[in-house]
Amino acid sequence: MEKSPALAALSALANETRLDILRLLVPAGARGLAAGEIASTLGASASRLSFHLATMEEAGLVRARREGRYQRYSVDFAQLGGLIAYLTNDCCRGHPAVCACIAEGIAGGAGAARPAPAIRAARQDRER
Amino acid sequence: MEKSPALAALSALANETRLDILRLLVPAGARGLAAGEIASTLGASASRLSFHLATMEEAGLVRARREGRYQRYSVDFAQLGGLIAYLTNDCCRGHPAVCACIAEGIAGGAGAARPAPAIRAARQDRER
DNA sequence: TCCACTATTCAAGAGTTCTTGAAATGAAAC
DNA sequence: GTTTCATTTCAAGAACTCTTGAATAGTGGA
Repeated sequence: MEKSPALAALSALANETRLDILRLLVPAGARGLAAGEIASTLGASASRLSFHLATMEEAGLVRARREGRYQRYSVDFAQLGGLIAYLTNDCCRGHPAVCACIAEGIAGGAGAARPAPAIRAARQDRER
Repeated sequence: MEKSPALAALSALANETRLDILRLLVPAGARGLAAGEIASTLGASASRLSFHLATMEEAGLVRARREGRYQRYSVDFAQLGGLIAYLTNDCCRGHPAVCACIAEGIAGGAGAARPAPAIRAARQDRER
């Protein structure tokens, strides 16, 4: 990822409502959620949600797709992964301390029920 | 990392000048750089730099330490790693697609000369 | 066709962030 | 002690972001 889209993605995430939207959309996977479902879950007005979803779509973090009278939004996982890769790699140049912290956080087990391959490998490496 | 410091860190990174500061400070490691060095490298005024460095320090991304008449700033790698771990793990719940993208970016070799253990492990996992 | 439903756009206003240059602070050198 | 250098603080203004509510635009069902 280049600097400018990374900056757009960071700006898009630097907002509580939008971070909440992301956290809601991630478990919804490729199917995503309708704008209205997101709005009611977060207790936000339709126009407010629309504003934030447009910001996230502009930044490439989510995609919209019409399904009947619903507009479904889903996370663009490639873009999200690209942002994290940019931070880890291009920005922090794979600094050992940063990578150790990532592995640490993963081993702490805050989130994933079934960690992805890269995560499992990192954990094994740490425990060796 | 909790949501609120993560949000502060994301806001701190969501600005071109501050992203430039980070990219400058990362290779400088623990020693860091004096405020004036950063300012002259980026071609920004002292007061402007001071504003952005204060924002980053507030967010926990950098630390300041006086050395004679110079104020040296260095990256808090633990905090930075914590942010990336938050995004990867707590926020994206270790989603396979996201992790694959991170590994992809790393394998592309944009940055690190000597990848950290977690990174090496991820790469090996991918190539298996 | 008309109505109900879902979502976006628009304009106004409040709030926040960023930049600028001048003044103040802090630390070393003379 | 005065001067010089490095940095921060302050106040003002410009620019941007966010929220609100009303108006508009699509879509499907009666």
